[in-house]
Amino acid sequence: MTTPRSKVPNAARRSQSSRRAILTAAFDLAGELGYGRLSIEAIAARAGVGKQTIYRWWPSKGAVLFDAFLMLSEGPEGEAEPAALPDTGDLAADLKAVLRATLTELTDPRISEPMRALTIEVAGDPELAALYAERLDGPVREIKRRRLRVARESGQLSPDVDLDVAIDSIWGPLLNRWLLRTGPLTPEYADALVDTALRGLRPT
Amino acid sequence: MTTPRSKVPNAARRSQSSRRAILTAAFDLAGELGYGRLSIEAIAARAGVGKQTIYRWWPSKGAVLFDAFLMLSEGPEGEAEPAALPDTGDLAADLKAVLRATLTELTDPRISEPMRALTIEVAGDPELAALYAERLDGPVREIKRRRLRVARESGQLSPDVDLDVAIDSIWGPLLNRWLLRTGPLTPEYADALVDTALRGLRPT
Amino acid sequence: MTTPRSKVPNAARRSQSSRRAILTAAFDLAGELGYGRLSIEAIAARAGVGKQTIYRWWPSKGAVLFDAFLMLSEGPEGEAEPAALPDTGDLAADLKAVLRATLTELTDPRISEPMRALTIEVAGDPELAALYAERLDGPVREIKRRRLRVARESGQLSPDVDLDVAIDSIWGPLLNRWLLRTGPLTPEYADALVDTALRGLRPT
Amino acid sequence: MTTPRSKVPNAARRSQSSRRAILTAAFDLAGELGYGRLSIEAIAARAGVGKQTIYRWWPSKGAVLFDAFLMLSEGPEGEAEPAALPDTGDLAADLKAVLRATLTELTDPRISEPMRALTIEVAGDPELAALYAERLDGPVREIKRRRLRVARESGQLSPDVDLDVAIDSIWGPLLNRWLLRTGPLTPEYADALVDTALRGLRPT
DNA sequence: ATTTAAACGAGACGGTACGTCACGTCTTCTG
DNA sequence: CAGAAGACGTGACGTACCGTCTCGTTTAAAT
Repeated sequence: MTTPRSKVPNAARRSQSSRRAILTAAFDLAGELGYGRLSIEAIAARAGVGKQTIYRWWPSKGAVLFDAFLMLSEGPEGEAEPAALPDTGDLAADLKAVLRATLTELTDPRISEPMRALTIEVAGDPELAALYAERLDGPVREIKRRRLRVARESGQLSPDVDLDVAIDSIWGPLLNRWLLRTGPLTPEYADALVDTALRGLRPT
Repeated sequence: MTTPRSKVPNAARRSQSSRRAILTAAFDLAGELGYGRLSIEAIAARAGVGKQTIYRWWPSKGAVLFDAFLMLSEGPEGEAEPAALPDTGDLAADLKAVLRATLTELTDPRISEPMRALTIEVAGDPELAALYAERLDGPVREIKRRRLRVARESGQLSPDVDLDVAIDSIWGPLLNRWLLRTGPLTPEYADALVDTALRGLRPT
Repeated sequence: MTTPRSKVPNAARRSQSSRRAILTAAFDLAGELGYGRLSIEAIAARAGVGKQTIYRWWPSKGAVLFDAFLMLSEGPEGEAEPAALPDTGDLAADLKAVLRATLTELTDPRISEPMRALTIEVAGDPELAALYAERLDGPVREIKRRRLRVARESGQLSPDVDLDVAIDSIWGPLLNRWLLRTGPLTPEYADALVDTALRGLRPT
Repeated sequence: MTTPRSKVPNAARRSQSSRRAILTAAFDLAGELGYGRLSIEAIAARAGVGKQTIYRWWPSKGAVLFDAFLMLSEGPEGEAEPAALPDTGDLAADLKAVLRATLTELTDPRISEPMRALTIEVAGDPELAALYAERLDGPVREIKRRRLRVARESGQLSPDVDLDVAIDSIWGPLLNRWLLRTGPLTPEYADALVDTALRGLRPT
């Protein structure tokens, strides 16, 4: 049984080429112009699309950006994500590798600027934040949780560790320093964060 | 010898009453309207001030907000800051008290909304970020550093702890969760962060 | 074959109701406020229209006023103009009637103030002056020319009279006195101008 | 007995150098920028004068321009005006010479643009118009009147000619065509106006 | 010659209007 | 009927001037 709504566009007729053009344009423009100068008008123009086509399918500029990241995270061909953090048995080494990779992305403006734009939108829009928590942060966090749970079960982490506290302790400082530019993003910094956090989380 | 510049307004003639009215209006409006709806037009109207008076003295909306926080942090009467974190000898207890207090502020929209607005502006504007790092985050960070240095010297922290890494490890996760709303802000969360971080930072 | 331009708005989509509201508001406000206080902001507000809708279709405040007069001169229903000056055979009487009627208009602030505003704009803007000469003054002048040509052919005016000099000689003094308020506008003045000019233009 | 007023500045202390600088700047800027771009701000800057010095002594921008012309018409050294129109006994020739000279001025932008600016201000400001009629147009008109009165008394003009109607008939068309740019300003045009008007004014 | 009150230059101020940009809605036409 | 195109009402932007109002600083008359 379907629940018919008014004003809901028929998703079946949706143009996939327009959708992709919009998301690509949004991502690229965010990288080129930065958060402040990104406008729906510009996205529509770059994508060769009517503005209404954007407003029909997304509630806000941030939602477009959000979907652009979602598309990327699922891969251009719809393939699934890496699905898991590396697990060599050496938790510290694995996490350092992941954080250093993240740090590389956060240092490349082509990736970091769109990410910053999205982050700002999420920070300023509770509804988008909920979506973000569910669809973008959630899956990534689950992957991290999985890796840490393995480590906890193998005794590398204290059995009473709260996995979300653990995740925040490892990634939170990095994201905060990146977003607010309160310090340099060096590999050593990433390593130090991992070392500190893991020492705090391991069994006594 | 000073280097004279052109077009620099004469700060000696600046109206202090207008300045205060603008900063107060900016802070209050940020709290009432949220980041998205805060406009220079509205600040000028609320402050009973011409727009040019804002543009004469501040380069951006974020800079106004920044000064509003600066004014508050220096106290309305120009008095100095609290100057130091509590030091009862029990580092964990002291930090938990501080983080719980911060958490209370971050939970009160009258404080947290302007702070969110400022944070978003800082995140989107590198120049403002530099100012923020120097004038707002800097002094606060120095106070934190001071407390942690005492703890390090008294052997509560490992002697090779980098104080900035320590500060990020303690406060970073909290600020990140607050800004992106990726989880609830509870006293227990604050305590867990302090415990985890301190365990990671203490001598082996 | 038309030569396509960039940034030219699509006239086919133009809102006729907005156009009419703008022109009416401009004319009325010019009459109520006088030239000095007439602003595009006020016209837009009175017309219930966005400022951009004015800027999209008119290059200047004077051009709006100009179109307002054009609309009036063509009649609200698009009908053609009066088409001809009266011709009773008595040229002097006909011209005196016309000049007295003009004088009545120039004495009524509801008509004369918008006209003054338009005249000032025309005086200050060569581009607008060209438009004025072609579209407003031109047709009226042609009507006057027609009446005077008939008079010339019937021997009431000298055969070598330049019709434009004749028109200027009859109407020029009146418009100049009106615009600069250098003297009273009385029916006797109008009659004297006609008598003087016709005496100067009749065959010797 | 003097009538003391409040707020009336002491003219005795007035700086003549500032006055001259202001009037010169106003005239020159009107010639350089045209009516539309002339601002009191720019006059003050060009004259090296505080804005208040302008507002202290003149009620409006038009009044400054007015005084600039007054200063010029009285000569830089305070000498009186030419005082009289030429009188060779040949009225038509004299008037044609005068009108051709006027036409030369109206064709030179350095003179005509400030004159246009003043005329526009006069047209838009009844108070200034009264001042203009009394102090600028008045004396000039009296000179013209004088020349025409002589002609009337010598029988070159009809005894019942109204001198103001005569003046308007001769100069009005020229000024109107100049101000509204409704036709070319040629010497032939000036001659034709004089011929037509004088034919209309001579005894029957 | 010194005092002193004004006019002065400078320019910050509360405003108004400018002309532009982007918003989100809407309407029209095309594929 | 989704989409492209883009005009519309709205509102904020950042700028230019308005006319008023202090500020010191000349400067010329009255001491």
